[in-house]
Amino acid sequence: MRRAGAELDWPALVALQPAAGLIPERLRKHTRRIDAHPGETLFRIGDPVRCVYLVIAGEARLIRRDRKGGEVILQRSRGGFIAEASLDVRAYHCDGIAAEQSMLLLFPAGEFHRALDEEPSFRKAWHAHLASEVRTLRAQCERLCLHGAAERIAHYIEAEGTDGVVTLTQSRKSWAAELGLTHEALYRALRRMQDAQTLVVDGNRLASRR
Amino acid sequence: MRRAGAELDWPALVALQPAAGLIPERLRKHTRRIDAHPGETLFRIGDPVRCVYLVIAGEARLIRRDRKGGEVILQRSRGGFIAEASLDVRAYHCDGIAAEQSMLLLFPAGEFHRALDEEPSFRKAWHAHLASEVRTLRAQCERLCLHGAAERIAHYIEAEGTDGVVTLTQSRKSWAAELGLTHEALYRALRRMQDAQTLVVDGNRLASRR
DNA sequence: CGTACTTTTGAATCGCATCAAATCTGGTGG
DNA sequence: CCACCAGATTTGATGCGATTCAAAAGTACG
Repeated sequence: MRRAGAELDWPALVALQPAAGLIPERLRKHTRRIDAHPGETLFRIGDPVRCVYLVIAGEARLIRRDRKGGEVILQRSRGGFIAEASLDVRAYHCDGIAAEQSMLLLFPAGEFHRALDEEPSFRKAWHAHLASEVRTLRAQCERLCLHGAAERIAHYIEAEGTDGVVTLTQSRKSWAAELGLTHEALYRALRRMQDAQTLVVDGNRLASRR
Repeated sequence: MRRAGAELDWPALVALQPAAGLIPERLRKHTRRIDAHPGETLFRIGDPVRCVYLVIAGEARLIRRDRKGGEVILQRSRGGFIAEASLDVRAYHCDGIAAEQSMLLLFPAGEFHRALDEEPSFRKAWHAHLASEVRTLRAQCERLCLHGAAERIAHYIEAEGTDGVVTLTQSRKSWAAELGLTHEALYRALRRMQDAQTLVVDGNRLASRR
């Protein structure tokens, strides 16, 4: 399940996930690889933060459970870092799981900090990454403040898609959760929008009209 | 309205707003001060990003307007940076306004970047700040995904308060907007919670029971 | 004292959540 | 290949809670 950093094939990793290319040489030496099964727990809320995680393949999620057992997705990463905001705190504030069969790279937090200090280009990339995460989250808050399923769908296509077209990378059910809706409400809203000619659905491709 | 950086009284600024203490010497020379009226626009969506803003007193907000003229608050800052995530992009993705009479410091983006490169402690503080913003926003998304006004209120007190007690720094009306509710729904939920003994309200002090 | 805004309550409506169930889908093992 | 299963997708009926529209009372400020 875990392999030493020395034997990792970095060119192949970068091909799979461009973000791996940002990792500077000195940090590569300290990298471990993990292959996780669907549903496997990566870390739990309260665990001390020892590593930074980079998703190379598959999907990792940050989740939190409410008292009723309901599950809220706080972050969903298909390629790229996950739980980046935990780098500066002692313990995780949510659970991390692999949503499907996934490959991840682990960087020791201490070495990661050292690399940030010593590699300006890596630091800039990390800055940009954090800032982009902030913008994405703000857009999501804006979306969740909209009333009405159709408005949230339209906002999602606008924000996450290109030229009014978005390709879903998840099931509609989990998309519904991301939109703060039940899956039934999402299905019905999609149908209404198609009937009203304001949306064209082709598998996982959604195109907004007007 | 605007004063040169040379004549700024930094100890006084730091007393008003601790975050000002993070600003390294070399960046202080390039700082400008702005005093903004309630409702005054600081920057508009699409404007090129030339400065980083630090709120010393009063309140600044990032807002976006939907087609119906509705206003969504993306960020609310009473002391501390605002629009931090724009440092790495060319243009603002939302409007910035002063919500009340406010004092702000402006740092030229280029000098700010240089300071980040050259001052490790400043860089660490900035990192921590961005990461903290990410965690706050994730908590807000989690909150907005809750159904039911009472649940959002309880979550807010849990996340933003200490030991089940929070002091509001805004009107209930704008708090309602932050919670993704109409103000009527918020007022009614607050009353129901008081009637049910799950909440004690004392002016702007809200204490959650159980 | 008047104006603008927030706070508060009321009544009617609408949309989403909820519960239920049928169908479809992909994947597993016989 | 087919039977089977778990999960996603889809549709239906019902009730609740939030929105909406309306209006009164309270509050801050010039």
